Amino acid sequence: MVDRLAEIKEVLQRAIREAYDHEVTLDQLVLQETKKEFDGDYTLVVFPFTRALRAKPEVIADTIGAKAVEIGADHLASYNVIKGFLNLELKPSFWKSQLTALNAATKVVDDSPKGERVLVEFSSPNTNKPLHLGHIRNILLGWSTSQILESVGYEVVKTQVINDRGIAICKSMLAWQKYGAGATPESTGVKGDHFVGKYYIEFENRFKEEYSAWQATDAATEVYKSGKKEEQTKEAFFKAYKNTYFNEYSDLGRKAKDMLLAWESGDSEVKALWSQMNGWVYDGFNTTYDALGVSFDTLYYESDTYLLGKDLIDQGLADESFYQKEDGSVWIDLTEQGLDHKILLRSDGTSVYMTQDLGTAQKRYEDVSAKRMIYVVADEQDYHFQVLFEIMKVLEAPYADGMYHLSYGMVDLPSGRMKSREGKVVDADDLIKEVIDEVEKAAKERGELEGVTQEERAEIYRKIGLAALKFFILKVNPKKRMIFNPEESVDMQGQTGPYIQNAYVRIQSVKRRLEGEVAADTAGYTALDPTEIDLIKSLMLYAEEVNKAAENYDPSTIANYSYELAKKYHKFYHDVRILKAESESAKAFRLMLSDNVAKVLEHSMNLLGVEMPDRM
RNA sequence: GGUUCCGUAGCUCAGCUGGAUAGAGCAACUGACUUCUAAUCAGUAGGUCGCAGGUUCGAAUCCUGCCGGGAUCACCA
Repeated sequence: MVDRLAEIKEVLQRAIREAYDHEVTLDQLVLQETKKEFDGDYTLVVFPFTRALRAKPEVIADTIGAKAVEIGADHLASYNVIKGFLNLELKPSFWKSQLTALNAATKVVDDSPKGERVLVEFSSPNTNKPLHLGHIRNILLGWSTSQILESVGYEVVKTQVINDRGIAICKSMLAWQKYGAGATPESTGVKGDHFVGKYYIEFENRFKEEYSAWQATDAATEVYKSGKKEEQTKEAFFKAYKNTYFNEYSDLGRKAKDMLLAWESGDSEVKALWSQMNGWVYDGFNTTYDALGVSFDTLYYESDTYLLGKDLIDQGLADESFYQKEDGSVWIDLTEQGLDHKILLRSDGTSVYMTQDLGTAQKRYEDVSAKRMIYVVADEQDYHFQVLFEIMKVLEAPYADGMYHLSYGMVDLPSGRMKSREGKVVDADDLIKEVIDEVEKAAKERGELEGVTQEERAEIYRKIGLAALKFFILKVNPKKRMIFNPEESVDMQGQTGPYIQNAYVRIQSVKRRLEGEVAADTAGYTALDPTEIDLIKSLMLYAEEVNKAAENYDPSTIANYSYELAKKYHKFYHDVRILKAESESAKAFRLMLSDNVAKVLEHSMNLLGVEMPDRM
């Protein structure tokens, strides 16, 4: 990565050498943008050098400043010192050379292949219900992180583990079998994942009825009397007892469990039903993924992976990384790592979640030979991944050090936590439709977009709506729990996706109106506007910003950068004329500047999965 | 209770590998469209950066303790 300020830093380095006979590395020279209440472009903080140079900060700053302006006269215009801060003002030639260099580059970010493969896992839904807002945050983070990594030269493999087996899908299957009367997504016109989700809810409701009825029986009263803790009300007792009831008394529970057992033993009828219902769900999921503009390179199904990992258990037992209890269960002692003892295999020899994840990691490594694996999973699983990664280190897996849990906070509604049981869930499909509808409504009120076909309009609304939604979610640092206000998510003013698109659209509009030849040369233009310098400063930062986002797996860095750049462009657009510039060279310069802003805006928004419209 | 994440303006968030008088947006109020798209721009108002110590020339940022909130600590996934 090129340090765009290297030239200036070298001048400062030389200045210190010549004035004080002292060597500093370029890294030691901290140049920051000068705060706007002071004069200058960049500021060198000289406090760190007071000890080595044995002088007061003001004196050092003054000495370095004078020397630097002398040495770097071609770019440095002047300097001023306030306390220990050396403010440097640069000449127009510097800014113009920077812009020219950026303009000449074929890529806004160096994406030359690193020769390293990274696997990113995200989404990974259960197949018993449709995707919701929580999945959206997951998907957008995973997709954006993948784009970012790709943009700096990694070969990214996007994947998900589809949790297609287990008791949950069996509940849907059973309910459909009992109450579905042969209905299908086609016959009802209901999207497949919603269709199957409906039967999951049907099951839960029927089970609730059954449970309530049972609570009135003598048998239930007996259970309550013998099992209750002191002072526990009947209501509280039965609330806590629900799982035990499901497992030990419930007729529906037994049938669902029987179905799971039948599935596990390979019963062909059950398997056929299972394939059919999951097929409906996948159709539904794919529609949602398409709507969000995301896709995957490979897929893993839990039904294929849930038995994996046992050979790793054997390996761990053989080299005594793990130990076996008398009952046959297998454990690992991670107390040395500050964690706990963790079970890896049940006493009956069956897998737990961890077993599966160990095996899946190994399989993926064999499949795609990625030494870095990123798991985009909510922060409720922090501990699980901490343990998983430690186990991999104990087993000395070659990819152990490259495993990373991109942990993100849950999404809350203004009314509190989303609760699927209470129906307080924001459905993904509904949300996507809503933001696009909202955009359409707003656009009609504004009455823009004349001379654009219906299809083109729909496409523009779609791009804007998704921009609003995606930006709203991605601008927040992943680690933070976020509050999702549906009303604010469709805002199109201020710090929003559409605001950024609007800056881009303005540039496209200017270009459309451009007539005749543009001067090839910008040499005659030297009285740069402050807004122009501001824009160039931002453009110079972009490549570094993307690399930072890639290192931290943090799309919010990009979102915030894009907003800043768009904001500066809007200001520039307001303050100066482009097509009616004061001179031909000024016009050429502004067009070049606009072009490069557009390039970076498009690139950066693309990293967030946001498409740019040409008009709006 | 142990571990861990979070706490910045009324609200939503930046800033956190230490630097100057802590920034945006929304909401409120005021102003700017015969001028390249006003989904814009400019202005007013809004803060004990959870609290208390410590390190430092300098702390929202690093360390410790406390307070508040979330998550997690299953032979569940």
